[in-house]
Amino acid sequence: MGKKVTISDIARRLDISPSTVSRALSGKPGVSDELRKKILSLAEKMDYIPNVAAKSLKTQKTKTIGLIISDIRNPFFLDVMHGVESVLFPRGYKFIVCSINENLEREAVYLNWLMEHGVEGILASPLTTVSGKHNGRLYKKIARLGIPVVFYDRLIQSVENFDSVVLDNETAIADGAFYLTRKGHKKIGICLARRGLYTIEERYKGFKKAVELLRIETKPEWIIEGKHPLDNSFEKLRKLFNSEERPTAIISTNHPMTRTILKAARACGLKIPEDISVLGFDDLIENELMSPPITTIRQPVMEIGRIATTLLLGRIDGEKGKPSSIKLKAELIERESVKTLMLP
Amino acid sequence: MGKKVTISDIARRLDISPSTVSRALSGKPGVSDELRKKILSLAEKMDYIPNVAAKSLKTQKTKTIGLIISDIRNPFFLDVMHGVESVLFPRGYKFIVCSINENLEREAVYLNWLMEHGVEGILASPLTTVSGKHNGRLYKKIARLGIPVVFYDRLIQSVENFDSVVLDNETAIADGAFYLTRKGHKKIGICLARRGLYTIEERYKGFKKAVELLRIETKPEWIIEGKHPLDNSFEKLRKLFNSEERPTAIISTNHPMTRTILKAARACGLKIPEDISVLGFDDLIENELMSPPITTIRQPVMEIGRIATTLLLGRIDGEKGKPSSIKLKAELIERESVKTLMLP
DNA sequence: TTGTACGCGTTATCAT
DNA sequence: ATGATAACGCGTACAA
Repeated sequence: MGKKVTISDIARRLDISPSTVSRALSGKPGVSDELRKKILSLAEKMDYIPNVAAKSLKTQKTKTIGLIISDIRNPFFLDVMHGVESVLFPRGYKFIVCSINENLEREAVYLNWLMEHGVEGILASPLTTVSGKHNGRLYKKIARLGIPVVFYDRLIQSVENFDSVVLDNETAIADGAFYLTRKGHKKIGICLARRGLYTIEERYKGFKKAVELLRIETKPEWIIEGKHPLDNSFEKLRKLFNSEERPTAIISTNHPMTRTILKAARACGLKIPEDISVLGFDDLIENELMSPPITTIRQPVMEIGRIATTLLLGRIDGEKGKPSSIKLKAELIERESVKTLMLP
Repeated sequence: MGKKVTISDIARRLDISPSTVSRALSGKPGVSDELRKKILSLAEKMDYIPNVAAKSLKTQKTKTIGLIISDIRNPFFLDVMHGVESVLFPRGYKFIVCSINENLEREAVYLNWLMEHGVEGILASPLTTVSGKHNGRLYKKIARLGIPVVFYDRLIQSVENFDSVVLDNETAIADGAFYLTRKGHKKIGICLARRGLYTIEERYKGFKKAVELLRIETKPEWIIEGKHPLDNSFEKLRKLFNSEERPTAIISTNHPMTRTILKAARACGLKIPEDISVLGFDDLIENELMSPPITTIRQPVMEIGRIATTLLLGRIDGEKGKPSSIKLKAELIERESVKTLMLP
């Protein structure tokens, strides 16, 4: 278990001062080319490994950011991480993944850890509970400390002055409803993955607007809510699917919810799209491979990750402009899970 | 942008020495209860945030580990991360995600970053290329420096004395082949996601053994290889599926490959399982939702993550015993993508 | 119980 | 171009 080589070790071996070695290693001017070469090659040979802790104690730079995600089991975040990484890696930045599991306390714990760790910035998809609670104060504190925060996917309504990159959720769902009506559907339900969340509430807004605008029928029983997509919303869906008064089409609001809808339909022996049309939300490759392939609202997930990260690195680099609020458009991928009831 | 509060700031306000504050804050003995309380509450009020960089410069502890994964787009890693996190979080550890995208250089870059960063340990699923190249020397160097490494999912054959947690890959595939023969299949093909990888080579071994043992027919054309599951293996599969001489069943070796098989079958108009039986590998929830639901070899992915992490934390805590080589069993989930050709 | 003094590895400032 | 020195924030051996 060899001790780690330090700058001073190198300096000693070359009988020069540590500061010269430091300058040479970090590519700063003030060292003759000849000496620099000698230092670099010796460092290489001695297996010198810079010590980020020491460096960051001095420079406040850790080349690390924090990534707050809501639930690591949601495949949504694979694409987010992919986007994040694609801009981080070339810049030499790493990221710490924090899955808060839709739990305010965990979010707070992680945020504190990230501060202690000295991350240079935070990418967050913050939680808002049904009762409207959130960690807004903590986020503000972080910002006050000079650590840039960019919200992606979700944001906290009452917490302003933060950069954000989110989907145009209202339009996404409203467009979905329009699509369904063009296909002849007049009785449409929706499954709200989890009340309180920014995304879900926005999507719900979009749904209500569309319903009103299109003068479509909907009923309270057709609005399925569920804290955890996998427990009670499944039962509610079964009940709905088994009732006489079920809608002809149902809209999902995220991928786990789409799964639940498909499971419930199967459990009730309903054929898609013959017995019920399903409009998914989010797009896994599997959507294409199902029978029938699932028509779905696709978010530009990687883009969200990429743009949020770019914004964050900008702030880290010292950009001072006022916060950007970026909204991206969703895309409706038409496949075969929606039946055409009647041509327009 | 308020400057960060330090231990000395607190000490000054209370007119005591920084060391006392340090002791109080880190719960060490040697401070009167009364004073400790005062310190703690003031620290709270002043928004004191410990500085991990400074602390770790002294203690060598960063409460952070590195997680090397092969490709962040593979849903396999959602479960791995979930398992990892479930044991890390309660212990106050964070992790840095490094997706090497099946690229040796990226792996090396990340490993160096992790060393510089001062991670206390590394969880790695290392790459081995078709030509047998790998970063074994680098891993050994890391171990020599006293940073524990645990291999999970994959390992490097020639690099011994490392803890590892992998699947019993040979048995997994062999059992799959047995299952297929019990279902009456005598012509079986396999899709090797990427030659060189420990997992894939082991799975291939299991296949070859089973073929020999069972005296089953197989042909070189039935062994599909592909570097990237999504490019040429798709074409090869199409060709195979369109030929007269196709096998009656095909075995996948990871989830992305299963996707490709399903796509190719669809593109060729083959019905599963009527025209071709498919035995998947790995198990997404979606496998259950497909039509037909996919029969598959399921790895205990979360368990792999959990056990590997437990091992790693053990090493970090100083456990000195000789390396554990843990092999977990796969489970065959029978659904409906395999046709019964003939009852035994 | 509390305080003093030093060092962890690095960089920045100032001097040479 | 190079070197000496201080400082980053914290923990700890030792002294009081």
